[in-house]
Amino acid sequence: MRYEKGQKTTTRRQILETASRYFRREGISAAGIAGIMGAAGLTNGAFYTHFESKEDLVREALVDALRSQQLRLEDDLREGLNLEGVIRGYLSPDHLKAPEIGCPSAAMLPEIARQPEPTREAYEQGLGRYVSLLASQLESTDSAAAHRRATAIFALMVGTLEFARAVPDTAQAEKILVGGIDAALLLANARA
Amino acid sequence: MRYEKGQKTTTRRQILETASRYFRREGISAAGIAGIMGAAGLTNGAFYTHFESKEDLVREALVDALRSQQLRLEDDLREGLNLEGVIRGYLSPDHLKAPEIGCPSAAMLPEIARQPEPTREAYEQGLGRYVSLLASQLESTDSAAAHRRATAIFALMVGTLEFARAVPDTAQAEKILVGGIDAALLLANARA
DNA sequence: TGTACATCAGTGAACGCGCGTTCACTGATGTAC
DNA sequence: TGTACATCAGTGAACGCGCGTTCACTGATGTAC
Repeated sequence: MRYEKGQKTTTRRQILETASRYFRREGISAAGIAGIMGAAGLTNGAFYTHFESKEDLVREALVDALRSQQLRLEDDLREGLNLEGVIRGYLSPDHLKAPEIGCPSAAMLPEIARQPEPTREAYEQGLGRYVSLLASQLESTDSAAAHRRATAIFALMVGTLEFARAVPDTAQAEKILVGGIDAALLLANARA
Repeated sequence: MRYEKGQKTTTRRQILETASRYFRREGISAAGIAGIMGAAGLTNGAFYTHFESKEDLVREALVDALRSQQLRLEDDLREGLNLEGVIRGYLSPDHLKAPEIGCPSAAMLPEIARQPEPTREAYEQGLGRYVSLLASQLESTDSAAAHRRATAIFALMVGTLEFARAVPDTAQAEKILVGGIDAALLLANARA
């Protein structure tokens, strides 16, 4: 059959969003093409009309997830959320429970470090943009110092969420989140 | 052949140490039994005289890596290293470059969160012991508060190392490490 | 002391399975005349 | 306006390969007599 104009673009988006969720939920190397395509409502053969390889998909899906995260943060800030609110949202039980639609860094960071260079470059850019946006929320005259501080705050947020997700005891996980919030706020409010 | 007494224990240790390095370097799901056994100087069939399953190996290798990390920290502290020294060592270029012999959390955390409950329980215990040891280095009258603070400091260290490993630009990685050190020290010295 | 046998850590081929990838084919719609 | 053909997103079987796991077998050494 010949499909409506724009069909291919729509399908590509569908695959990308499904893949992006799968990679965060199962891990990059554990998530398979056939599983992703099936969940996207297609058969595995169709994959290669949209992407060159799994590596290609991984990079694109990561870029997509990073962009979504960026856009969500921009929206939140536009609606008046301050840095404390961002931190509390990130280190919330809701985010803990939903890795597949959450922060790509918290779900995949060590695996990203093992990806080929183009993927890591895409990650570096996405991370830089996100951290810059966080830095803009810090009170600081020195923008380089603010960027450095924002990087550390985000690292604390990511590490804290990873800890909380790894421990099986939910009460323990909750404590970890709360301690992370306190420390992140301390870093956000301390003078550089 | 019948082997010398203690041979089986020695071999088991050899497999465990090889596996522990492989899981940190390749990731848990990407590292295979045959590869690990080959690197340990054995054939794949021998695996099941030592472990019940890959899941079993993962848990044991993780416990082993966590214990090594704990012992190394205890040694460092015994030799007079203070918390600042621990932080600087953790966020050093040497540690950045050698994930296979480095911190298991920084190499595997999101994957640990996806492991079966017994593995995650073992992780929770190892993490708790390590954080307690870090907490003992904080000046604080309230030990619960010190534990909370130490958890946050360690989360910051882990997240920072993961970021630095993921970005392909080494100058950028270096900056991330330095920023992480500053922030970790700030958290270590701030009053709870 | 010498010999026959039991032990059991390790071998290596094979199992079924799912991986990433390829490819001949399908068939509804757009286009040409 | 009606018909023949070109297009191309998607199908689904098949490729070689490596996965985790199983198992009949090996053979050097310890033990029994």
